[in-house]
Amino acid sequence: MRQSRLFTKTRREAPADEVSKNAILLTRAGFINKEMAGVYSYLPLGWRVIQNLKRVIAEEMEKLGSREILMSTLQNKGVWEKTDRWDDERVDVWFKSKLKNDTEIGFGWSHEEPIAEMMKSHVKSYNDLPVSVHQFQNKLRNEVRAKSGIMRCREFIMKDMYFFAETEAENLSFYESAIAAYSKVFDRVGLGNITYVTSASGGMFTDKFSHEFQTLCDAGEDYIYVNTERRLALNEEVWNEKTVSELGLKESDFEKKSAVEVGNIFNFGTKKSEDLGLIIQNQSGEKQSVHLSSYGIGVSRLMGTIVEVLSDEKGMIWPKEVAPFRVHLIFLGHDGVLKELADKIYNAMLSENIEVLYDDRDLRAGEKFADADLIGIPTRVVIGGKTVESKMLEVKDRGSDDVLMMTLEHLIEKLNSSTSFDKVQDKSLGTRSY
RNA sequence: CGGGGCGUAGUAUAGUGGUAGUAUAUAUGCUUUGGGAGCAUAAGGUCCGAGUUCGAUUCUCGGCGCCCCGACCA
Repeated sequence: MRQSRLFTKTRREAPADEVSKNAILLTRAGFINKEMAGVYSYLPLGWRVIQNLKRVIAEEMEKLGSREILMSTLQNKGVWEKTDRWDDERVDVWFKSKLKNDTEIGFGWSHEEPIAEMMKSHVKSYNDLPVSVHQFQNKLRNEVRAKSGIMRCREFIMKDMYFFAETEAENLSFYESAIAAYSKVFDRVGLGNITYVTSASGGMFTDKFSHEFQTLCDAGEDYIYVNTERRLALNEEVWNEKTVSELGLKESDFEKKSAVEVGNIFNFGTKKSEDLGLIIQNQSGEKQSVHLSSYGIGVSRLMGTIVEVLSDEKGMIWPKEVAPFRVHLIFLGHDGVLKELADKIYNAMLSENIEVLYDDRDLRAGEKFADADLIGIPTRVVIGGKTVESKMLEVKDRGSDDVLMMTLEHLIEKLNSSTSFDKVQDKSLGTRSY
């Protein structure tokens, strides 16, 4: 994309109504636009990041055999009454409205009930199971207090996945696979080494339990107890002497740290299916309730978390899998011949399917560099009078001060190989706590 | 939902009971071109409503909106 055709503008100053690092940087760089408190729109650069996050997540979910769907935003009151979750006293984040004929409807803050209800039409027999579906959708929650930029919004983008199984064993086995898949997702988006699978409630031997994926981050709302060495983490809810000793550790082996909940997974057992009447016939012809588990990732919150964790005083530093573009090609000067060369290099990159943002604007070098640092595309390539005679490209990673000189062919080869210039090697997530 | 703070140009800010200023962004021209250049010109603003007052952007009240702390967050 030619930057001259990008309608968004960068800002030199932080918006007065934002305090959080993620909102300040994303707004200054033109990734997002605030519509009202807790409600943001995604502009071209920001939307590309969201799309990349969705792609990474979708790839890992599809490897689990899940199918992508899209449930409706408007929801049926009756479905939620079956599980006693329609009442505002029970669920305080409902947005509700009425049809012209006064029928009450809800705006989806979660989709467990509607999806289980929908599955009743399609799942009748053990032959229809197991099945997993996922979707990317805007969730609407009437939060009393939105805060922290895009970290806690009234409207936000979430991936939610639901797994339906005949047996508990199948359900638990999928739960395990999902943890591995989630870990892969957080590795790929650059948060692997600071994201912990965190025990949240229940235990392996209860019917219902959950885990959170918590990314260590000062801007986080949650506190978790972390044992870095064994990569164990416990939520405050399960932080007690009994749990700790079951792990063969002492309370002093853990450190209390603030973290952002980027993912959350639940095993519901058969409770929800019983309430909603999601019943199948098993092999011996008996009727039984379906085992259900659900798996969420806050996609927009994940974007905010990456900004919070990976940035410096100049701007954002995107990991290459989620960056809005892989390369930022910057043309300096106003020389026509040089410009033609830059155009040629731009087209060559396009034909190699390299995602490139081409700064072809007629601006001074300082402003272009400042914008490039702010936007944070992983690799910067400069075409200017200083380098043109050497027939080499000037290449620099956003996270480094080292400038490399290389040919276009060499650059393309580097970009296509898995060994890019990223110096930080993400560590894998540890195994789960218990 | 409790407590606190704040609404002045697209953005960021100053100031005043009596003609609202600066920076930046925008438009035009000239100069400039490897880390947010310079000069000139132009356009652009007091959140809404009521009250006090000869006169309110300023004071009072109400509304709307925004931020922070806490509570809340299946």
